[in-house]
Amino acid sequence: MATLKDVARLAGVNISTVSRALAGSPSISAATAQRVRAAADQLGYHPNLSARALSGKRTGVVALAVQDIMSPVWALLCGGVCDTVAARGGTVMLFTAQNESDYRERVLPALRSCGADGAVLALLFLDQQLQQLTEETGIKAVLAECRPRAGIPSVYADREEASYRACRHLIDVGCRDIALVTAPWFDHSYIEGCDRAAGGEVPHRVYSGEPTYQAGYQLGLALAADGPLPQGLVTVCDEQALGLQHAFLQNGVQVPQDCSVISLEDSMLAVATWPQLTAVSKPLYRIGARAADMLLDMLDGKTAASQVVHHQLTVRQSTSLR
Amino acid sequence: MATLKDVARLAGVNISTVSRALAGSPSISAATAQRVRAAADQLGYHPNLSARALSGKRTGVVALAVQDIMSPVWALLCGGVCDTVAARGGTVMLFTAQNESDYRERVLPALRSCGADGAVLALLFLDQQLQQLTEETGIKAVLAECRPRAGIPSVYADREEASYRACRHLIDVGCRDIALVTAPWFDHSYIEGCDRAAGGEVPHRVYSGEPTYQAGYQLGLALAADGPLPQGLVTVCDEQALGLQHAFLQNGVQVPQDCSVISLEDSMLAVATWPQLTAVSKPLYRIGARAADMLLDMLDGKTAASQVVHHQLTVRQSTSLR
DNA sequence: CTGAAAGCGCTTACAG
DNA sequence: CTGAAAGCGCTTACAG
Repeated sequence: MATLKDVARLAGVNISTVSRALAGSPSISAATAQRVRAAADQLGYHPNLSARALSGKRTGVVALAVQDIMSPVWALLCGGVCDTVAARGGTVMLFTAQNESDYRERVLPALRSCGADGAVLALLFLDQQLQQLTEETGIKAVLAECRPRAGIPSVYADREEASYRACRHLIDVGCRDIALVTAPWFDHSYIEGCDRAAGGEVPHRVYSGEPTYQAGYQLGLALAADGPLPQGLVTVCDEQALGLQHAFLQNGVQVPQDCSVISLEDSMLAVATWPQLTAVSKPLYRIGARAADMLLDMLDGKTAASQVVHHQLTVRQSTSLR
Repeated sequence: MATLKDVARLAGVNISTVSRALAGSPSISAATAQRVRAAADQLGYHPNLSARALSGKRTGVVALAVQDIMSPVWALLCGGVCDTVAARGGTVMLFTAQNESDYRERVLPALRSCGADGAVLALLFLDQQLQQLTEETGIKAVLAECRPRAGIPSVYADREEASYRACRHLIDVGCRDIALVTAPWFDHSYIEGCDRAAGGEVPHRVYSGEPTYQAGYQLGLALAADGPLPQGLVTVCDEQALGLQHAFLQNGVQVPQDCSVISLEDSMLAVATWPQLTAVSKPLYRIGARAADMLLDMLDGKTAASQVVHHQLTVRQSTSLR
């Protein structure tokens, strides 16, 4: 591991000159800058990040805290953050926090002492503790996939819009009778979006259902047997939609001819089922990417404001014009 | 951010005493150790990892390099690493490298200068470059999910065994005629495992198929139409199995009555399809966890040897006794 | 334009 | 058992 000292010796200058030359300081003559760079290349010099952090400079390290990388949802967000940070020359330090106390006792201390320049937080359970992070430690942070809080800017998608767009799509393809599968104890925004899309003109109802395959399957059986079958169905997740589809398939209800189905998720399940699911989805990768960009911009001294990211509609085979 | 100096002042001792007391050095009197800890608690002291790294001590940071966190497969492995490292008091620094040049130019330099104690590498494309990492930089590393190379120990699952166990399961439930869907340009181990399980007694054949839904679907259509339908089918991934199932479902072939299907993956697709897929899967989470444990053990000075992790069979509804 | 020196926060021989 | 000092590798006022 070559250090500044090694480069300095080889280039025949002082280490401070090397430091300046490599940092691109204008106060270094072209000739020495050239010589220093050559020496650095020859030795394969790379700055020691710990030393740089210690002397108060940026390290290029961005801390990323998520609840669970194993979930495809969060994994996508992480991907967006990683790619963006990498593209801008940095690296990501990953923290997972399951809950508030885990965060407070393990992650927060690490966050402040790890030498990161800033943090992207994708932790839905955080609230009060956010103050601590930014106020006590002065770490710059942005939130991802949750509304701005505690004065920290965030990048997120709006749930009401998701439901609105899905219902709108069903109405656009001719459904005159739609249903939303959700649970009242979930975010109420889903129901609001549905109401807004229906606009008092299209009959719509809400079925209670957990976000599981089982719940979708049971509802599908019940609808196939006793009806009334809506012309269009919105599910809050792909599993529900799959359950519905399978129940329908087994009972002679055709998707999308008899009933169009649209999901508010868009995981790998959506394309691996038959018919493939039309879906309205949060652009999680983009949310991660934008959050990272916002953080890096803040670190560059730019001011940042929260951003609402829009959902995208992907039309596949489970919905069609009737 | 309280530092050692702050704690020292509050406790009325020298910073070296604080450092020793907090490190649990036996050469510190119980009384001062007690006083120092109290002061540290009161100030909410947490050591600065950069400073610690700079003075040559362990930082508790483990570098993890993967090809793609967005894939559920790698995400599971990352989860195993993160949870294990966290449980042992450390944190993970995440790097993603798409390919060899990306690794060499961006990741390797970062790996050596980021202050990590060691690295878990889950990069299938690595080979020659491994020498560099360990020899030039002296970083301790373990490989995950690939065979040991360049003298670096690894934790991995054996593909031949996966195929063997899947075929064995089919034979055990009474299939007297099995087929494997794979491609000759994939790892040949799959075919070898099948051969070994069949043992010259059970007729078996190999169908060429990309690891996609489409490939499975097309094969399913062909088998349903023209046969001969094997009694048991092994697919190298869930997508293939899903495609097969759908083609069968549409053409009156019943799974598992007419044909048992087993997959060599076990993603979320396996449980979200109908019938749910029986699968032989790599314990990726465990591979990550074991790799992390192995690395941390090596850092503790223990010697480590490569480990082969065994696949697990999860019997669901797509196979049954005939 | 360049160098000598101090400082970031920690650890650890070296004295006492 | 405890302190004063040097050192890890970098950055940046301060001189010249």
